[in-house]
Amino acid sequence: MSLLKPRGTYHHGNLQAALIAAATQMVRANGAEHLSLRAVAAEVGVSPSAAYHYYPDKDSLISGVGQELFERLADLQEAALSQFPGKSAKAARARFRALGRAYFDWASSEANLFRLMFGGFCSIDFAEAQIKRQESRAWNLLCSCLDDLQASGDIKKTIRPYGEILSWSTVHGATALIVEGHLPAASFESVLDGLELSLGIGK
Amino acid sequence: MSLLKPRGTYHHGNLQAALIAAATQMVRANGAEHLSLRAVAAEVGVSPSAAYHYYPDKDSLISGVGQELFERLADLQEAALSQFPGKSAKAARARFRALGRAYFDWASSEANLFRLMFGGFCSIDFAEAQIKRQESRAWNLLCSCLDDLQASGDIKKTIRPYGEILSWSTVHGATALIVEGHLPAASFESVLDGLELSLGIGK
DNA sequence: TGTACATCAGTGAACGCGCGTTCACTGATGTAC
DNA sequence: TGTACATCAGTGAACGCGCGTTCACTGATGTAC
Repeated sequence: MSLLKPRGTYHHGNLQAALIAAATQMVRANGAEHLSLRAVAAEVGVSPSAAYHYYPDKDSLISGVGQELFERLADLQEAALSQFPGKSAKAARARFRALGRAYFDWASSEANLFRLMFGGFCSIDFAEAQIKRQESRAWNLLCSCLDDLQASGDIKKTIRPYGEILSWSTVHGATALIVEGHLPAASFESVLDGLELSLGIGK
Repeated sequence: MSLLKPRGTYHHGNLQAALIAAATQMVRANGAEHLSLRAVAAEVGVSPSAAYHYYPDKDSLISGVGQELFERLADLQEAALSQFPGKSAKAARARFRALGRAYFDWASSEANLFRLMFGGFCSIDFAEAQIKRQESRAWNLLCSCLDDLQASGDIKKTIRPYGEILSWSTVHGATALIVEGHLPAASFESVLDGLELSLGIGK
């Protein structure tokens, strides 16, 4: 599936996917605030108006990019989890850490994409839909990770009910602060240490 | 100090401050990504080129806005703290909560300004300068708040070293997620509850 | 006190640009008979 | 199997716009003598 429309053809064949892919690359390089619909169309080799067959306006295109990025991030987290299989307490704890680290690593290496996802560029309706599926993939991964810790008695009981919300907020917060230069990068590991300690994980 | 240049005058008198004030209002209303230098100048009643006497380009103007916002946020937090004076454990704990709530309340009511501060719109140099003064005002407020808790034996000793970084990350993370619609607003109080519980505050 | 002059803080016209979106259109595709 | 035709997926020109920045300039200010 090429991005550029083949020369001399009229129909692209996969224009919607190509638009998203090109837009993603351009956001990755320049930031969402500098994305231009015309430039995306040009990159794909199509006239600007062609995009309007798939998205009513530029903002929807951006939301489309966001939607795909959330899927990709979940893929990444799934992959991170699968590196530490098994029922042992040790494995469960490793998964918890891996989950946080995957989030941070992705954000660090793709700051512009991270900003697009969490920086208010996606329409609020879309974000709210994300919540409602906060039975979403990523959320569920975290839940089951904490369930595993609980199963091996490896997380403080009184705190368990706050587990998801605390972990998510803390990891996201540290990540965002570091990515934007408000905390030094080295502090991320300390945050994970502190988070585990405070949740009573691994002790 | 009026923003609009008085009719029939040539020198504004306080152009720099007026530019920042006008830019802040426009970001507040439309978001930093839609700020226009020309519009700011027009709002102030001055020609676009006048701004270049104070800022080398538009991005520096935006960073200037950010700089002032950080000061304002610290003011706000200071005010929140001062509502619960005293050396009692109860007061210390109230201060801790007030600090988090002030952060969240500000961000909720000023989403666009919050984004400007933490969404990658300020130049990275500026953000790094902020870190180095992470002996900055807001950071120091948090430190002394935790010191007070420690003094009354109201925070788990082993966790104390992570206190600042954990509290900041968690509160910022929850705030950012809620502001962008990725978590329901109601969950902020739960996050504070969970944070206190996990730090061993108030028990 | 008065005056020359350097400096400061603005003006306003212009450059050159790319943008999002609309619109009437046309080439390609596939389906019904 | 062949053909008419509806539908789909593009084109490309145009609209109207506001943008950031530069430049030569001028009005106002204040300081040195």
